[in-house]
Amino acid sequence: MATPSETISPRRERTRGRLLDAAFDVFARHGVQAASIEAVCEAAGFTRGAFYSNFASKEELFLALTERETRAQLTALEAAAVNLGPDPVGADAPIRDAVRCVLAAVMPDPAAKQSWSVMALEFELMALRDPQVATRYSAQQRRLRNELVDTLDRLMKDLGLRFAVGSHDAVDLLLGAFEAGQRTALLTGSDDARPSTLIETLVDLLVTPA
Amino acid sequence: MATPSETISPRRERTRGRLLDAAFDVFARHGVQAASIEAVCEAAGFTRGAFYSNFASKEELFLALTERETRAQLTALEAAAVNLGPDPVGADAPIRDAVRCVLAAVMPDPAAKQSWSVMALEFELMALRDPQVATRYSAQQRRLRNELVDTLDRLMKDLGLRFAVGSHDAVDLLLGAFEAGQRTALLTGSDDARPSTLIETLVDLLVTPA
DNA sequence: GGTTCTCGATACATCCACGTATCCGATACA
DNA sequence: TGTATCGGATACGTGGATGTATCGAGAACC
Repeated sequence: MATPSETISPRRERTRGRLLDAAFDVFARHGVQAASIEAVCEAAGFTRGAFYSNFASKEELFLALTERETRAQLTALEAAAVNLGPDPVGADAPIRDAVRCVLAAVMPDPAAKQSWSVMALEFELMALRDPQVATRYSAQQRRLRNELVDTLDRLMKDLGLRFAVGSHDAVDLLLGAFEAGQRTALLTGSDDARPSTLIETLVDLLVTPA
Repeated sequence: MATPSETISPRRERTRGRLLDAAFDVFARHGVQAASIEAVCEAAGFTRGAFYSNFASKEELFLALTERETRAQLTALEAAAVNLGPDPVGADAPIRDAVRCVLAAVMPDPAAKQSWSVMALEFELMALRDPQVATRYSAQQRRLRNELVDTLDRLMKDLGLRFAVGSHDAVDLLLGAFEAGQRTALLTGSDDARPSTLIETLVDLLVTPA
């Protein structure tokens, strides 16, 4: 994938990485729109000159960041799927645990959880405003969602269960409930570790014996 | 409600109204963060002087706007409830129609639909960042949501149906699915009039005969 | 009809972020 | 070790948004 013969120097690679890390932090703290390029550079220990030598604009940075995050989520998802496949979790409420596990894979770090769900919101917003960004962004999202569908399908089959609705709809509903729950949790300030009971309610509705 | 003896001159009232209208427009078009106060004033046909004589900051404007909108949505909701109460819609798929009708009441204008769902996102974001805004904003949202719960409860009772889960959870799920569907619709560019089939799928899951 | 006060307009000073053009040190390569 | 290129730093000019202090017209009130 990506441009084949376009070799990137390791030095450049590192500074790009540090800039992305810093961007994640600063975006999470101050918001994507509100965050100045300067602030990102400062957090990364660089000057604006370095930034403009690596990215053309904040949009480019934004897309590179989501690219990296989506990629990380995809690999995390695959790893989780491998772990779940052969030997399902507890026998108690296997689906709940499994779903929770899969969701945790996509959104692992509880500290980053908050930052990420807020940033995801903002990313979506940027995409909603800029059609050019929208196409790239929604492609990324689609990939992630499809992967989720596949993983859950396989998981359900392994567990001898099935969704009451199409798996695409199921995933859409799950994601919607997940995000909604997380946001209201953030708003009300309740820092529950669990992704709200809403998901589990929905899972009970969605999952039926095969 | 509000400050009792603090009389507001009719003149002031009008300019405030025009500023709010303009803010709705400009916010929808350019985004809340991106929109400059100046732009709002220009759209309203005023100068910045007028603005600062009516609002202390953009946050104040924002809160006044959401206040007005939620109020409007609440009254629309009540009106819809009255219409639905005595004589349910079609006999075909009464719940679907009813739910769609209620949702349409909360989010009526198809043209404003897009603007509003984007703005709602952005509002939530502002609230997520500013704790002071969050308390006021989430109070508004809670009011609206509770009203929705009541309306749907009454509606279901009238139709001889019931939710498979608690009505609060049901409303949360419905709202989540609604927003998620709307946003993905916006992202993919499909300008469906219907609020996506996701809602109907969910309604079928949620609603059972009493 | 005159006086007062309200409210929006005008003008000003400030600040901050942006993007670019240029420079200089370090690294790679011979 | 000498040289050329790469990549980040420095410095500059610019534009736009903010908030405030002041002014003047017109409405309200007697």
